[in-house]
Amino acid sequence: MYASAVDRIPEGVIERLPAYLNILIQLRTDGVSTVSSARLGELTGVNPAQIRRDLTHFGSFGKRGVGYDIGVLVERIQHILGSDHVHRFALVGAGNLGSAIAGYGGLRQHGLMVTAIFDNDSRKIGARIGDIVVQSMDELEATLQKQNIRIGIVAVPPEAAQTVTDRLAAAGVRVILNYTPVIVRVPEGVTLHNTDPVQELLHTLYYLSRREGVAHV
Amino acid sequence: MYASAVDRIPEGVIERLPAYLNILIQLRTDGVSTVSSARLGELTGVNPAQIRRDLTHFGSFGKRGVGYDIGVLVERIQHILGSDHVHRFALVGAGNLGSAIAGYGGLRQHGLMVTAIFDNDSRKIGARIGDIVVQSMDELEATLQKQNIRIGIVAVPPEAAQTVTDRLAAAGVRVILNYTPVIVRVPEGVTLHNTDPVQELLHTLYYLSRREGVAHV
DNA sequence: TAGATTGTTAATCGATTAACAATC
DNA sequence: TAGATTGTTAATCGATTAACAATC
Repeated sequence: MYASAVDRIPEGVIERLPAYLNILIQLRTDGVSTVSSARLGELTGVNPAQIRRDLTHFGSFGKRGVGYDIGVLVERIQHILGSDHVHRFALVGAGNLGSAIAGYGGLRQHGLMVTAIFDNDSRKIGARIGDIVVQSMDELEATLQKQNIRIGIVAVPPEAAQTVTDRLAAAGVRVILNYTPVIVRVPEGVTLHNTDPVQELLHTLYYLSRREGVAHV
Repeated sequence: MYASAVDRIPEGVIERLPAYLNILIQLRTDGVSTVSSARLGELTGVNPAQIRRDLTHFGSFGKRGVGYDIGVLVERIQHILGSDHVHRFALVGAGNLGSAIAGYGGLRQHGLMVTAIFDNDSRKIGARIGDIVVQSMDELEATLQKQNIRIGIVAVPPEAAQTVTDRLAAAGVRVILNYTPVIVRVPEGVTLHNTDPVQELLHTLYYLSRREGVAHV
């Protein structure tokens, strides 16, 4: 089979690709040029057979007896994920969480750029976070359209989550990352990803009481 | 079978419990007293059969023909997760991300309390985040021991991640949440949970190019 | 060639879902 | 009693892993 004969790729595969990419980029920085699935498995904690199987969903990128050329594999994964070109995204909520996201180092490397930040707190509007000036919520639709933004991050207080989500979706955003604990609804055709830090914390508590050894979660 | 005949609980189950809890608490706040697996499934996006099956791992908490008493179920899940009592935790890194975590509203409700914050930036040491005074890294071991802290959150720059992790583990921390993109190693008996915001962003990019409809991730 | 490691098939494992008898 | 919904078993589905022939 040859590349991009993409059938139905399991969620799990897509979730692991960024982990591979992360390690591969590190290796490349260290000057390593080739890696075997065994070694990559060691570094990511993923079974080598699974790594090979994951990759075959998209083609065959390795050399038998040799391994994978890191440069090639990085490019391929970036292409699969779409991180081989720039993505602008909008951040709603300029609080601590929003600032943390906007200031995150690793973004650039993956072509991810916050190019618009919105807040409804007049003390924040006009301030800068990095290079970006915080705009009023009133400008959300216009700015998103002008910049043709497809990705939105919701980092607002819970009570505003659904409203903000609705506005982002209506303004043409296709992927929404929800950093609030609220279960928000999105229209058909919009991909929603929820990250609730508290829920993550909670679930790890379980391993505190029952100490069934190491659980790398 | 009766409660806590706990065999081997699948990861997935433990990950879904906080989601159930979240909704159940909301329902309770709204004054609802009973919920069926069907309704809970609607609200969480989880298959009702799965909810019932998940719960039977821990006992049988419902009434046939009626559903689940929300108060009872909340208590049971809190007990399973261990969020029925207070957990102190330590936060290393008092930047934006750290501040966001420490300031998170929903924590209290689940008995989660940041009681120690550390940073090595002298401009931050002595400052307050909420009620907590930021301490020097030098005090980490002593404070952790004094407070008997079991959970640590790593929200420092990548280059410090492994060192901080090592120190937390050595100081008796049993659960470590790593908010850096670095793959850190933990000793036997320590549970590690990684959350890399950038990796999450990356994996959602995939759904931007291929628009295979709605993927609630 | 001998050794290594992929790509891929087949076997295993586990998790999800459907179905339904038990029972409130 | 009739209706609803659980708890649980059995069927399905999919993902993980092992194994190995292909081949660098």
